[in-house]
Amino acid sequence: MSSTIPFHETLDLTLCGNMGRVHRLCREAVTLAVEPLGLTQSRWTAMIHLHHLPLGATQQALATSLGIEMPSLTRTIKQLEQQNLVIRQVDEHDKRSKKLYFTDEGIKLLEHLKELTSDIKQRLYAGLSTEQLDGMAHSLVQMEENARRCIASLSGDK
Amino acid sequence: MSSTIPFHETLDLTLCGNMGRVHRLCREAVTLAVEPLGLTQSRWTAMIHLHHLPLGATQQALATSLGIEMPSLTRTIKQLEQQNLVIRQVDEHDKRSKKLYFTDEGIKLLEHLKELTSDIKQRLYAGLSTEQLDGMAHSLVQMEENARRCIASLSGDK
DNA sequence: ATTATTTACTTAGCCTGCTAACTAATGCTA
DNA sequence: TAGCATTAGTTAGCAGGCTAAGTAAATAAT
Repeated sequence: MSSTIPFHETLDLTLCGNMGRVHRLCREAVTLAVEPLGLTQSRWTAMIHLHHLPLGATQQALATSLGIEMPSLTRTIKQLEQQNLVIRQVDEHDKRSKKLYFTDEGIKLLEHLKELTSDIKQRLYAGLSTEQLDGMAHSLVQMEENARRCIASLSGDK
Repeated sequence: MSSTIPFHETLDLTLCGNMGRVHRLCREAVTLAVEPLGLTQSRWTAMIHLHHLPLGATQQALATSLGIEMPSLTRTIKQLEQQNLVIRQVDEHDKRSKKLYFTDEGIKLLEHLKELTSDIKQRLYAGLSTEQLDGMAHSLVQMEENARRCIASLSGDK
């Protein structure tokens, strides 16, 4: 809440900064809640998203679901593999891509993860109506589109 | 309120992830727009916030305005000082703290910064009403409060 | 069929958040 | 006044985004 700054000049950018901070705080809260599982933010996030993709999703599919770039995911997947929670398996039909599967241990951990996150999600949204949540989700979509357009016009610049 | 539409298991956390992504995209767009000035995201953000604080603000005051921790700011300020845009000056009344001032060069750059960011801010908000923006800002404040409460109860845990 | 382009993934390394642990100055308290 | 706690700033190093550049496989074009 650092809005001592007058509206006209910086509201937009302040709002942008606020989003980043709220994002960090929320993920920190969840990470603390699932601490007994020994997962960092990027790892529990990847586990949850993978869980909601069809079996044998590729890394590309998971990266898209997470909204991050491939190299960011590569690191996280490597860690999850080292923790013996997921395995990577080359797709025989397209040897470039690797399919992701949970190990038995991963499936077990996922159950704990769901238990541990269920009530913190409600606490993060306390005091917010469905309308407010929907409105925010919608505004975020619009802003993402705007930002991507800006980036395209500024970098694909001739 | 029991809604008829079942809340998707991960909507909350997905929304959190979306905030992070939109934040990254917006700051990327602005950084591209101000590229000729040779500033990274943390540096232009610090310049703008410092500009809106009373003259001679301390690093602590700036960190609070930015919503980041001191060590994060220390690095950025050091870079701005090396770029000869700001100077640090020990406060004679409290020798622990350091007051921040723009150099002449910093003031000049600030003007360019304002010019370069003015229209991108509007483009980032295209298609969003004042009500939507206010709603989002308000929701963010609520979520920040919620998250901080969660973190406090989970980490200050006995 | 050979070559060029695209795609999935990896590696290396930058940027910017963070915590932990330290110093030095200030302020409180016994 | 002496000693303890707090506060401003720093340093060191981790976490997790990113881009750039490279490899190997698949696809398109010539």
